[in-house]
This record gives sequence, structure tokens and C-alpha cells, in this order.
Amino acid sequence: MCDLLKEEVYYIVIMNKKNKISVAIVDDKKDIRENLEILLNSSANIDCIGTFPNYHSAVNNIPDLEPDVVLMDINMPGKSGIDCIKNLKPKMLQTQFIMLTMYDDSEMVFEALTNGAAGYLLKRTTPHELLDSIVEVYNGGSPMSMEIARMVVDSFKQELRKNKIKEKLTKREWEILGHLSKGMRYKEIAEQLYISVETVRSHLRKIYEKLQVRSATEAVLKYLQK
Amino acid sequence: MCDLLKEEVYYIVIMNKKNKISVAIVDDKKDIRENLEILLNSSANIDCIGTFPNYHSAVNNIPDLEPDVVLMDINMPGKSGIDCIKNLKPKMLQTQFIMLTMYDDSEMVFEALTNGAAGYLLKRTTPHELLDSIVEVYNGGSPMSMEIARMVVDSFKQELRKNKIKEKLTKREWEILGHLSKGMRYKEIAEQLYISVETVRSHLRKIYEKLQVRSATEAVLKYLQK
DNA sequence: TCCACAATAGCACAAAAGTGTGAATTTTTT
DNA sequence: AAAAAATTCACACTTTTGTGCTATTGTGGA
Repeated sequence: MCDLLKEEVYYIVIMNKKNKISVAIVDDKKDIRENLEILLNSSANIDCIGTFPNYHSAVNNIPDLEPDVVLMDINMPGKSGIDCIKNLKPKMLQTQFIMLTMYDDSEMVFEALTNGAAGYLLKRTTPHELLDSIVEVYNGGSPMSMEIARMVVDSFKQELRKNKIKEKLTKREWEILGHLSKGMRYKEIAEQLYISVETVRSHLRKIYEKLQVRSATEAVLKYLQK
Repeated sequence: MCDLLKEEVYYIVIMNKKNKISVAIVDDKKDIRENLEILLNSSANIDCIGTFPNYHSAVNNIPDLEPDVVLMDINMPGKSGIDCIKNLKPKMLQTQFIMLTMYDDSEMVFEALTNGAAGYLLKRTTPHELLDSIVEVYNGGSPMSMEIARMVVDSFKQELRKNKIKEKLTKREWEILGHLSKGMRYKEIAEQLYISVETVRSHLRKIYEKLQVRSATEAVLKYLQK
């Protein structure tokens, strides 16, 4: 028992030494790098272990550092932060990446997130929130600025809606909607599928009901996702 | 008469000396540069006057050489062939550029062509075709691999079609088609635009005629291109 | 000034689409 | 095997669309 306890205490001491979250910074602007470094090191449980101004220095050095977290600026001249994360994340699956950017450009956000970024903050984030976010991401969370979170949620809802439609419509209904979306008339669809126009109308009635629309045009628009 | 004849002969000799098509090569791979050079010089009417391995050597030297034709590899590390042509073409409007690439990436193709490339060949082009293409481009043609030509033609057709629609439809018609493409009914469009349903129908009639369609769905599909 | 054309609007008729109700048959799920 | 859902079809009725023809008014160019 005594030995066990001793060992446990020793272990905890080691952990405490290592317990600072090691962070690397990638940003092309010198003043931002320096300010971030000062900010991070001002925190008791965060250790900034390296700053890098561009793609090449980042991909060449960060893998060896094995930081817990990387703060990555998106908008860098030449190879962007997106390129960095594409290169780095596959090599360091244990490292969490937080993207920093001035703008909430949706394309960027999704590219970053699908390439393995865990967090996405706008640069107007307060220092305090940034430090919190680092801890959060280290603990498996996904810190995001409100605007970003909203975008992500919206797109998620959109995906859900799309899947729900697919889920709701039967194979045949989906097929008929597909033909309708090529500009075909009921009659033509009927001929194409070797069924009567009445049947097509039956299906369309159900489709409209499920999609909450009242015309072919509206249904087609929903089909072509929007 | 005798003098005139003499002069003419002399002139022709000069022209023959100059008549070889001068070609410069830009490619990062040494073996390709050398093979191309040998190929070009094996032709009686082509003279390879320089080869360059990268962006900097190309932009620094090619303008002074004033070649008739430049063979430009697209896929070079660092600054690409696209960057080269962006830099060079404005300085040498008389020089024709042929892009060489392994892949028929549509974005590349269009960027190259809009930046002044006259020809675009895939690297699987045979030596004979390549020599022909150099002569062709020198004579004002636009040699392209079949796949490339097809892409260009397709996108061209698409542009044409879209412009044609816009060209044909009046402002009001375009507006009404826009509303229709939101899934609105005639009645709703009429209310929205403070006109009678009959007027909307009048416009739609003309629109359908111009777009060669027979239903709202078809018109909307054309409006949403594709 | 005259003409072409855009924008407006109306009437009439036919075709197509949308809606309510019901039902037979097949397939899938439970 | 029973229940549920999907597929098929039908009839009736209303609304919306598609189309042909016509007409008035305003506007910009030949």
C-alpha cells in the first residue's frame, strides 16, 4: 500500500510538470506571434513552445515539437493555414488545432473543419476566451466563436433536412421526383415508368405532402437542394 | 530587273535563316527539357533557342530571347507555369505559348487560356503532334489535345447559352422568371409586382417561347442553368 | 415622325396540375 | 401471420397553366 501510494505521488508530480498544455503558434505577422506568446505564457497552465511565421517552418518543425495544441492563422500569404493543417494533422492526430481568422468565411470554416481543425476562432476573440479555448480543445472540446458555431449548426441542420427528405421519400417517390426535376410532365413520367398518370399523380400528391409544397416547381427546387 | 532578282534571292536567304521557328522550353525536369530540345532540333524548321527549369530563369531570360513559341510545363514546384505565362505574355504579345501538362484539370486549363496561352497539350501527346502543334500555333492556330478542346468547347457553349438567355429576355421577363424560380405561382408573382395575372401570363408566354420550353419547371431548370 | 418593341391587360379554350376520397395488390416490417 | 407501408389505379372536381389572338400605352431609335 505504502509503495503504491508513493508511486502515485511521484506520478502526479511528473504529471504536474508535464501538465502545462504545450502550444505552438503559426502566424505570418510578427507582432501577433509575439503578443500571443506573451499571452499564452502568462497563463499558469499553458506553455508556448514555438512560433512559426509560415507554412514551411510550421510543417518542418511542429511535428517534432509534438505540441498539444496549435493556434493556426488561416490567412497567410502563399500556403495558407488550411494547407498547413492538411499537412500536419495526419502526422499528429493527438494534436488539436485551433484556427484563427479575421473573417467568418464559410468555405474556409468548412475546409478547416473537414481537414481536422477542432476549433475555429475569430481574431476578435478576447484573450481570456482564447486561453479558455485552448484548455477546452485540449480537453476534447470544440471551441468556436459564436458566429462560427452558428454557421456550423446551420449547415448541420441543412444536412439533416436533406437526409430527412431522403429518409421520408420512398424509392419510387424519389424516382418520380427525379424525373419531375428533369422537366417532364406527369404523362411523360408515366410513360417512362410504365404506370398510369393517375399513379404518378398519387405519388406526387404524397411527395408534395411530405415536402410541404404545392407545385412541381417548388418540389423541384427542394429536390435540387437549396 | 537583274538587280531586283538578286535582291530578292538575297532576301530569301535571309528569310530562310530566320525562318526556323524559335522555341523556348520551360520545364522543371531535366530529362524532359533535354528530350524536348532534341526533338525540336530534329525538325528542319524548328530551332530550340533555350531551356529553363523554373519561373525565375524563365521570366529573366525569355523576354530577351524573343522566341516565336514557348513550351511551358504547368506543374512546376513553387511558381507554376501559370505564373510564368502571367508574367511573360504581357511583355511578349507576339510570342505564342503552348502549355504542357499531365492532367486535364479544368481550372488550370481556363486559367492558362485566359492568361494568354494559345495551345494546351497533354504530355501524352506524340512527338509528331507536338511538332505539328508548334507550327500550328506559330501560324495563329490553337492546338489542343482532344480532351482539352472538348472541355473548352463545353464551357464555351455553356457561357454562350447563358448569355444568350440573358440577352434575349427583357429586364421584366428576367425578373418574372426569377420569381418563378423561387417557386411562386402566377398569382403570387402578380401580387408581388403589382400587375395582373394576365400580364404575368403574357410575359411567361414570351419567356417560354424564347427559352423553347413548355412549362414552369423547364423554364426554372434553364434559369438555374445546367 | 414612324416603327419596333417592351410592358401592360383581357378573353377564350384546352391541357395539365393539384386535391379529396377510396381501394386493390404487393412488399416490408414486426 | 398480422400489421404497416408502398405501389398501383380510378373518379370527381377545382385551380393553375399553357397557348392563340388582340389591344393599348410608353419609349427609344432610324
